[in-house]
Amino acid sequence: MTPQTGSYHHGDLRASCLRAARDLLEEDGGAALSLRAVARRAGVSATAPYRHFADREALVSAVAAQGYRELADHLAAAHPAPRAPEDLAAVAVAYVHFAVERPALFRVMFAEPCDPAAAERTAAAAAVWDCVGRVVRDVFPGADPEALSTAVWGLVHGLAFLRLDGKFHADGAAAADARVRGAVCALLGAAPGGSGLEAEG
Amino acid sequence: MTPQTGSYHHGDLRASCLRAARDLLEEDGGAALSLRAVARRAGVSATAPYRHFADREALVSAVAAQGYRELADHLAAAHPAPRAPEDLAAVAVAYVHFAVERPALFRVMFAEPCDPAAAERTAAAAAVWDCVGRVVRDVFPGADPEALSTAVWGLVHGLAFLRLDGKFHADGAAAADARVRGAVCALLGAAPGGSGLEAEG
DNA sequence: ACTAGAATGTGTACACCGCTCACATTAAGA
DNA sequence: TCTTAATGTGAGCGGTGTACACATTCTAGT
Repeated sequence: MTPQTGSYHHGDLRASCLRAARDLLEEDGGAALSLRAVARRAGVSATAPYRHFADREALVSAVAAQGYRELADHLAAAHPAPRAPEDLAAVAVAYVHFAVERPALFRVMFAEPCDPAAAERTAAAAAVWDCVGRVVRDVFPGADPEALSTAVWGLVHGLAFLRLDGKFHADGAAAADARVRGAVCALLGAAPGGSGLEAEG
Repeated sequence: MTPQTGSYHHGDLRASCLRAARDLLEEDGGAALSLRAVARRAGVSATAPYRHFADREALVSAVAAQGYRELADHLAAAHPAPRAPEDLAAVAVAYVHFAVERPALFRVMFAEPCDPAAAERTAAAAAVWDCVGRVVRDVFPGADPEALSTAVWGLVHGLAFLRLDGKFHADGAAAADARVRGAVCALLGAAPGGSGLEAEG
């Protein structure tokens, strides 16, 4: 079942295509993610990937699904048992880190709405949602989990996008992290240095 | 200076291209935005647009810049003089509405980081940022404007993306708006029905 | 072991795309 | 009017998605 070099059959072309797609994505950006380039990199004819992916969109969806799973793992690893708002901020920083370290993958993941027909992709995306919901419930047991999860995910996701668009990494990575942490803490009422928000309540 | 039908010179091909691009975007989605399709729709040869746009990227940037300007206007029109957190929530709803009503344009606007070389685009994007900052300063005069603007824009932008990805429009548009309003109010301490957040402080 | 059929990979072909270049047409200014 | 710059045309190159016919190999059932 391992790849066999030199033989007519590849061994595990599907996995090789995904691997090639990931490499292309990080090396040359999202525009370089073509089925032909993937086939070339996998050392196979241009049409061979069609045996494993219905079309380009299916390949992209599979890559995105992989990204969703990795993101969920990444978030779960950020804090073993989040309880305080600071813990949630740590998870938020991890979310943004994920985006910054795999910008092209992150953009692919959110470039288009999840096609309900792509079951693997929608399931993986749902796992991320569950992960966020779990953290929010742990940190704010008394709150409406649905509403607060929406708000928190929205906040974190938006921060990641703004960061990716170069909106606030002027002062280096550490400062950007602090900015994310500060934004989360400010909006969630646990500002470390005081955000001024309290003065308004 | 108005378009002349039948003549060799078009009159105002640049504007026609932008118009055609906008139409294509909303009719057939972002994938349909090709220079050749734009040229066809403008009734002109495939290479004519190159006299007005250096490459496809330049055309896309021009469309995005237009989108940024319209978004800024849209936000400014949402509330004449925002003072209370509820006013800010209204602006947030307007932001999300903009995204939902022009999904393809919105995605084009944020599909890639602003190229600093695209002056028109970066300027238009900065105008949106200024608009958000102004609203935040008006509503929370005592807060650190930079940090809070980041947080608010991130929240609103993330909510728009989640909405675009079909994360919470199950119960219709009105319910989705309420969800946005609720998220903003919850995080900004003006929850209309009580979010449970206060119980945690 | 043999063989039929299912999987999987190859090659060709077509339409579309971005983009370059030489050329045609027109508008504007000296 | 004549020159020149601006603007649009057409052919053409390499790349891309994908359909189709064909080749090769794996797997079962005999």
